[in-house]
Amino acid sequence: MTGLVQESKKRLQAQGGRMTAQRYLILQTLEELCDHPTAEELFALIRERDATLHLSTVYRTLRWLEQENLISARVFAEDRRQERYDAAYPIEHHHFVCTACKAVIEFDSPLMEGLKMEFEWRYGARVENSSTTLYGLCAACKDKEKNL
Amino acid sequence: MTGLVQESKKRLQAQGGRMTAQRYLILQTLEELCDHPTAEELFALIRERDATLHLSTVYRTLRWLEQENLISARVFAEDRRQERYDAAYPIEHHHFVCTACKAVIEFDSPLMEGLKMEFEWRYGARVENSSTTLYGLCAACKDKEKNL
DNA sequence: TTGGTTGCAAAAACTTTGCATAAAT
DNA sequence: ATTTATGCAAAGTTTTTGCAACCAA
Repeated sequence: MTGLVQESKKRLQAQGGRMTAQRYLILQTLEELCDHPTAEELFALIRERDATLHLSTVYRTLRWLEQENLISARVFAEDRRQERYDAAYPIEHHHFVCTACKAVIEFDSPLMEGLKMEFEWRYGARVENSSTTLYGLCAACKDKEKNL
Repeated sequence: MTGLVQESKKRLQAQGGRMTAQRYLILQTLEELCDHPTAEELFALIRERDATLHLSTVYRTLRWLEQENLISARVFAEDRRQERYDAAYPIEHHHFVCTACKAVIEFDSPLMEGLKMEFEWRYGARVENSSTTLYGLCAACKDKEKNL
């Protein structure tokens, strides 16, 4: 898959949407960012380049992207209320959040597929999606703790 | 571990707290409920028995319980913003949410332990906690879909 | 030119907080 | 008698929406 900007352009075209300067900035920023920003964080970042951008536009774009399955939103236990957006493409992956430094590590594991299959088998259900978040101390913070 | 009411009573005693009628109702309802209610849902339910109860009291009690590790809160992707409270004791377990009928099934699997260990090993981290939610169709809704 | 988009302001949705009063110990 | 907890109202936080002006196609 190509970048977020390219893909969005294509889809906008297909559905009679428009590539505005604002959308472009949001998409670009999201694409560059190797992070899981909240809407506010994203907004603050882009604001430096376009002082007229409005927060509601950020939200609207984020929702559109989510609906298009180009990003996904999740709430980490840390920040109770704010959603964080996953710039990455929707190749299913999961997250580890360091409770000390707040770093987020993305990961995937075949065990997750196993988990889904096991559930389907045990409950006769169909699992279409999954989201797991691990919480703990990253390597660096774990070491720091040891040297107290 | 004993029930939520008993355990709470014990802890309140230990820390100079008080078992009020409101708390009692909330705890009892939470204990009986095999569900993952939102604060509002819980409130509505108890309201039938005590018309004077205030929503803020529900929130306060819920927060206290969470702090005491007697319940845990999570946001399912379904209802964007509301937290759902896990009446169950904090034996780690995970959730499946049916995207059709919204039923929630709790489950656990040794694979989750494996996942955590694998992550620790790969990243040198320490995993203390985890939360996974599976989304899909429960057996009943899967069947219903087939008969369309 | 036209219909999708934006900025703005206002509302909505959810949760928390300050304070006077009520109630548990 | 104390001191914690409650009800109430008001504020806080995060996200959504209606609408006139604007701008990409």
